[in-house]
Amino acid sequence: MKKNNAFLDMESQIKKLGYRMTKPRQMVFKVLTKTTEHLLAKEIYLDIQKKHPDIGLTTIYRTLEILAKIGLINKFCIGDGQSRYELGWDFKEHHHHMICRNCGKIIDYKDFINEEITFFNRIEKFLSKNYKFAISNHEVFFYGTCDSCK
Amino acid sequence: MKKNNAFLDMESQIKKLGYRMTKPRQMVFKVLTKTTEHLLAKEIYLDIQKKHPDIGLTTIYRTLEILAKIGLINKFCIGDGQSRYELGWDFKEHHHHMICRNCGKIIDYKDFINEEITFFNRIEKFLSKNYKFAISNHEVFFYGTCDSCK
DNA sequence: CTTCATGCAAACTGTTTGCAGAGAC
DNA sequence: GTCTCTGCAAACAGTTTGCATGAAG
Repeated sequence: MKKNNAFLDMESQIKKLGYRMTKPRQMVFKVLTKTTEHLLAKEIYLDIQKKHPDIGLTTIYRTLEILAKIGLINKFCIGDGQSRYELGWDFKEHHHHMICRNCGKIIDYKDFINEEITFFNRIEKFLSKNYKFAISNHEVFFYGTCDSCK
Repeated sequence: MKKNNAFLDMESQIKKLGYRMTKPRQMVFKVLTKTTEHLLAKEIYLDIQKKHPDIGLTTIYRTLEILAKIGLINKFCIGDGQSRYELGWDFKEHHHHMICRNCGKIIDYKDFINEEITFFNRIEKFLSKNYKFAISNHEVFFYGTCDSCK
């Protein structure tokens, strides 16, 4: 997690790919650097609204799409029809998610990650070859019931 | 995979929980037993329409929700805002998914499953205890580019 | 000064809900 | 006969698009 130069990385990444650096893009990225949550587009929008009421929800969506395409952020879904966003893999330690089927709470965990990486590297190599599939990343979800919902 | 008695299982499962056995419910389940694909609600609807034009899309959604709650089918999403459905774990061998980020193609794989189960059982035990989380199942997704999209 | 990014309103899409009639048990 | 299930139409929510204006480089 190289948080110090996250913004520099972001700016150079954005410009390198021909995109322009604008306030909405800075803000969306900034919101995601300041939380460990997995935010909805609307939540990011509402947060930004507080200080920048001039930035619209449409722009948030367009920005999230670009940032996700570049890989600066991760987009994922837990099955409720909404997309959630978190900081990209380059800025956050490798981790996975536990999801409560009842309240939708998401818990990050990083336990066993080293073992997991070793194991998945082996699988990836095999799958890539056997299914002629170029694997870029993987995700693990555990589903169940969280403590307060039991 | 006990396909022979899948329908018996389904019927008893449904009735045991106080639901009624109806044609739409039979049909939805049947469509999913007859494919290895991961169908959208609309695809299931269109398939059923061919022989039963009287069954509506709303009913498909309501049926899918019930069957998923009971565990007769699995619901999952790959990030395009739509839900996909496949036969439940009891009727299908344990497997996971590779998803092409370009065309959305989904490939099932069952390789390394035994090793994986051993590994994940250990993780589950640890996570359950440490995060006070009752884990019911897990999912693994590999993302990348499929052969024909390369 | 050119080109890309933005905001607004309107469109779109998958899914859900209200309600009266039909069907399961 | 009771109570659940269904189909239809309408509502809903998240997301996307068209277009004229504004800002980045």
